[in-house]
Amino acid sequence: MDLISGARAFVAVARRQSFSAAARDEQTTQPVISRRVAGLEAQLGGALLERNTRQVRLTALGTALLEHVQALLGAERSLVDAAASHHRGTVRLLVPRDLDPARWAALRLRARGAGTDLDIEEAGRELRTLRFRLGEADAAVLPVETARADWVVPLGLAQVTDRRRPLSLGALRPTRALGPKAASNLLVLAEDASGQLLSALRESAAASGLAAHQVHESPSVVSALAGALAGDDWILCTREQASAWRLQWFEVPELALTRAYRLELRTPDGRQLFNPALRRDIAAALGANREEQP
Amino acid sequence: MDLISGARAFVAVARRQSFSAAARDEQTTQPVISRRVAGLEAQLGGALLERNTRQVRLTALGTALLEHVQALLGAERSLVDAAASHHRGTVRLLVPRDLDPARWAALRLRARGAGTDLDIEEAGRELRTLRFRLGEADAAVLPVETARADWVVPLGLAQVTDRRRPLSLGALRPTRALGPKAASNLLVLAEDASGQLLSALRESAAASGLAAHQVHESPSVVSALAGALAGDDWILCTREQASAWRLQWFEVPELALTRAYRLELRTPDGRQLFNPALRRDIAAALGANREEQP
DNA sequence: CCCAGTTACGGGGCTCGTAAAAATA
DNA sequence: TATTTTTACGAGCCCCGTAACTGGG
Repeated sequence: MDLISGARAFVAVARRQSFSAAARDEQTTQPVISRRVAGLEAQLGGALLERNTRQVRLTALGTALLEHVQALLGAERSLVDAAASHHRGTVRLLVPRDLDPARWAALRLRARGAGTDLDIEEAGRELRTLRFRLGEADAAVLPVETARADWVVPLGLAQVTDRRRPLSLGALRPTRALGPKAASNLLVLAEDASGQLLSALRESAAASGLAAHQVHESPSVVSALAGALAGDDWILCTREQASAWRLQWFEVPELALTRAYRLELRTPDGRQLFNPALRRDIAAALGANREEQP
Repeated sequence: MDLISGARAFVAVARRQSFSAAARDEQTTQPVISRRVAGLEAQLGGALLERNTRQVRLTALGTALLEHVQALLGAERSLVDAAASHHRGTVRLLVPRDLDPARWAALRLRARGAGTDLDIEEAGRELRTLRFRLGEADAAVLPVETARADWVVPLGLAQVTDRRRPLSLGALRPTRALGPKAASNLLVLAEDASGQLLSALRESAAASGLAAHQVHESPSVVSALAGALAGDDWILCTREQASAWRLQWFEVPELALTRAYRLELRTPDGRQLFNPALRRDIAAALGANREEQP
């Protein structure tokens, strides 16, 4: 019995809660699904599904193993995808979310001009690191400590405001007149919400007299923008992001926070593809002024 | 053609650089290996191996895909292992390295007394997190921020010394009499070598007048102990580790560094296994004084 | 010419789809 | 009883091992 066929059948049945529906999904007949699942169960030494004629449910073993089986199918998909992309000469690059798509499109165009199909995919910080490690991409722009960075992007605070003077953290202090409801929050985007940055930020905030709850992670750009467009909250972001979102951006010297990125490559032969011109495009997309000198 | 059979054959040939040797390893005949590799190559759309009658070498595609194929086999192994351990009622726990093995043995014994076979495996900080996420263990003692921690272990500095007075960082300042060669180094073990801790430590060290190069990561406990036993270097470690290694341990108030751990569980039904008694054993193994109150 | 990998070939096992049986609400 | 899964069964395919073939050093 083919383990992978069994795995596909099992996952399909678990998803649809039905052998018949799974058979339709898998383009085969229902007895085949039944036998494949039975074969997988035999190999794993126990029932994965509890079948009544009315409903199908996962057993304890099935619950425990479902994600392992999905991981196996993920590894298979990853292998086949890698082979296909190698065949097409495609290089898969993982980049941060919430940056200017046009910049990434420009990067893709320049790579195509150099004869390479660069497949750019946006992903969150954690997922980018994980997926690159799992081999689902050939290259990734990953957060690193400043010393190892290829690009360093300064962060500031952005809001819709008519303020002209420089901004300092103290200006976000809650005032009695406004009341606790109207306190300005300092919103950290998912891309920056690492423990290290958050703790550093909370420390600076506390030193400037801000309350602990004023600094918090924003679940999405949309929710963050809601507060910033209303003139209530301040978003921690780059100058380019603020500009794209039509916000005023202020450097805050007390913060001195940055995003530090490095281009990580799976194989060393990607070095020739990512030449200085492409790296400048990446810098532009990230909002970095210049490339770091290693 | 079975993808996994092909994968096993390919990896075996790549390892042994020979179809015949791979056939012996895989307990089958050489033509079978040949066909399985050919089948995998057909599925992936290109040659993985370059065969001369004298030598076998990886092609570019083979090089690019080898680790993906190994990942696939790893996922299969992981699935089968998880099924087997579930069947035996085994719970697999990943714990930090370089702690007292006897403490972990005591934990294992207590779990066995409660009717559970607890399979304890030591692994480095990064690998522990990665392997737990990949589902290669049911539970893991992972580093987290202090606020979420189940256990917090204070760190101090240890060395062979006859010093009786309290230690301060300034005592490690290089003196002209000793010369640059004889400067005391502050060694950080792999378990603590996170960017966050290292940067905090370097900052404290600089504030006490230490040179930047005096703080560095130690590749292994053995190499760290060589310096500490000679009375030259100071190891950053817990009181229990210092005691096991026959070193004198000093709390350094200027540092206030800790290891903060949390027991992460794959399935919520592990909560009843890891009762307060087992958690106390884990605390003892980690060198924590007491369990944190969440 | 030798050695290692590939191809040929007959046998057997395994999986397939159709159809009938079984099981449960 | 009705619906869904399992089992039965013949057909065909695919994989296996043995043995002959091929090709490079």
